[in-house]
Amino acid sequence: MCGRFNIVPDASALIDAFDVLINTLDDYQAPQLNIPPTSPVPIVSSKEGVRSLSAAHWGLIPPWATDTKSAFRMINARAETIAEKASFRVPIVKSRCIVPASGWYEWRKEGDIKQPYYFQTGEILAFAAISVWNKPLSLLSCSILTTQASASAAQVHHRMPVLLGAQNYAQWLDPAGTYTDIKGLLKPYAGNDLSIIKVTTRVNNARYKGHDCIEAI
DNA sequence: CCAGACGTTGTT
DNA sequence: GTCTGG
DNA sequence: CCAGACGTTGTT
DNA sequence: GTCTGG
Repeated sequence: MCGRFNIVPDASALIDAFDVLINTLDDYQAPQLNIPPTSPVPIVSSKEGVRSLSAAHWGLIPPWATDTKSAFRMINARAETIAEKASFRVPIVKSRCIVPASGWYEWRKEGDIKQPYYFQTGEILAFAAISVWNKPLSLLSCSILTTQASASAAQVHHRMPVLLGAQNYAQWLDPAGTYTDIKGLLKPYAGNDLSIIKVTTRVNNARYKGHDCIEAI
């Protein structure tokens, strides 16, 4: 799955990486080394061919919800069933977006401890995501798609976020695309450059933001 | 037509 | 918002 | 995702 | 056990 991630680059680097024209992020401070669910996260979206960078609450809040309590269950959306779920089937067609990241964390229970591992490629990553505007709360929220882990990632955990290649950003973000058009993008990462390192259990506490969150131990 | 229900993943 | 039931 | 908090009445 | 906060 993807229940914690990070973003190292600053806003201008994200704008460059995703060809963003409109930036509505305020108080974004880089790096964000330990981002938990329910945080505001940057998302890239596209409207009439113009890409925007904006903030969204991580954890999808359906249009009909009147509070944010449901969000913690919807931090991820399974790619395999996304087209069938009541909360997801509209946004997967109408409001796809990208959550930029440098890497993400997964945990594995080793004896009595919850051991975190950090996953990255060294490049800026694009998590496939969907967003929803909730009118009662005036809140934009998002959910990160997950899929089966690639062989190397599966050593730690059997699910992973869907990563988009730069050549597919435009297709993914195009609001005119149908589900059939984009479902081929929802595959486990096929690259051979995924690095997985064991990191300090200090990462477990979401308050901890030290630089060793991304250093091997 | 209106009323009323409807969220989800991953873990063990 | 969207679907189902009445 | 993980960590950490979470108790209540009645009486003075 | 369950909910909230980060």
